[in-house]
Amino acid sequence: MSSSVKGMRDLLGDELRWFQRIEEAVHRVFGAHGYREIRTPILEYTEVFKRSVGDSSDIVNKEMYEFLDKGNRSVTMRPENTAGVVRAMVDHKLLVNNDPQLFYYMGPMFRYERMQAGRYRQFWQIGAESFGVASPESEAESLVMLFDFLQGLGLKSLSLSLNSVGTPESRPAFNAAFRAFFDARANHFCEDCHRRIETNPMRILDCKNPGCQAALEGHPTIVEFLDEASKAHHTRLKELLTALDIPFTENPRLVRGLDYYTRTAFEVLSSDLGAQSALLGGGRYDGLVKMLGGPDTAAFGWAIGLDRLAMVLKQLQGDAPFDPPALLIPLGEKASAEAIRLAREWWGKGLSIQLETRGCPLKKALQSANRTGVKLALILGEGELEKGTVAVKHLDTGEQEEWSLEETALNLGGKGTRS
RNA sequence: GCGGCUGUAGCUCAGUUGGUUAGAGUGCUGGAUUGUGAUUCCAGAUGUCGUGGGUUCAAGUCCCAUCAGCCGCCCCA
Repeated sequence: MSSSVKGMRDLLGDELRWFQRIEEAVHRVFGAHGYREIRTPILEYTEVFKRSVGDSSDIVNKEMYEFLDKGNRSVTMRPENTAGVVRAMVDHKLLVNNDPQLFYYMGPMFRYERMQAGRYRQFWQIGAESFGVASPESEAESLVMLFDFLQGLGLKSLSLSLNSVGTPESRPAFNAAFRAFFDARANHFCEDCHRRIETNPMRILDCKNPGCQAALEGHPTIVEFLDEASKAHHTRLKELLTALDIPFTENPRLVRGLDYYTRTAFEVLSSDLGAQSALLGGGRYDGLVKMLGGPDTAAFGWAIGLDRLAMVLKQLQGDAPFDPPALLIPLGEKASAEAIRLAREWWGKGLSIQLETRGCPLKKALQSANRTGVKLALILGEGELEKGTVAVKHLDTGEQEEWSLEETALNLGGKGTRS
């Protein structure tokens, strides 16, 4: 019966309330860390993604919303936002003098995929990217921000899965060793892995096939073939995380699906997401800026699935807290004129007031109020008008009392509400 | 891209081996005298049976196609 485009949904009600709550925390926490927001276009030239995400990745191969515009240029609705942010850094020449540049973003991404629990064709991501700093300290800082953000939302037991995927320089050594390991037991690996050994051997490590996982027992790890600098980097990051009380587990088989990562790679999974267990992922991508035409710049970043985060929070905490405005119900012509004036005065003081403007009988007004979740009805009739009061009905308990106008402003004051 | 399940009132669903006018609960609308909801009582309305074909005297029920949703694979957020 749905008539929205497949995989794209309307956000409203409780789900939207969780989104808003998360977004508010993003601005507050990330802003406090000195990250600034960036909003890049939803549409980029297809080339931007092909060059950054990688031609061999599934995203580019089969998941992009890609089409020709009227000028016959190939454009793509962003499947992720790191590429767009890097493109913006390059365009605005923000990286020319090597100052650190810290940015965060939030917004819809698009991937043409088969739908499933926690997976949509239009989904939202929150991400943070830091440019111009190569140190493990910058990664620790970014991860602290991430964990403070998530813990602030009430997620306590998170497991960070950590690995180093090395550098383009260190990878040949690993690939050679891994190839020898693979060839010695090649018949135990699946068809896909035989393809991967030619295109991207690392990706065999996270093949989901149980047979392949078993065959990987005792495999050479990327970490043991790291160059000295990368090895020191990896060790230092682990020391920092330990000192900062950020729990992590080393996962030598963790490899990310995007081609641009170097050195640090990580993921956080959640058991509350069904098969779509990845809540967030990220890592270092020191080569990407140069690849997109900018100066050789170190970079580190990650992205969280907002839809999935909201889903986890709902599972853990139920409905998002909601404080609906009080409903002001005037009775009669005289009262309804006064109600608008009075509400305006209260709005000016920052109160949250919804006006019943239908001029309907009180019974009907209360029925609607009850249905729409109003908690407090302020009834303004002839009698109240003369006395300068309102009849205040608490819809959850049924109790009713009478407040002066001053009392009302005082009692409702400062309560921030949103739908 | 591949596989499994599902689609009947706003919502949750029932509907026999095909058989006459398609049902329940909830919700909705109106009423139980004036300015009091949610609870109670009375009355009422509700449907392209996802869509399009086919088989049949007869299809919500069987067949095919298609669309959508859920779940899984791949991959990811």
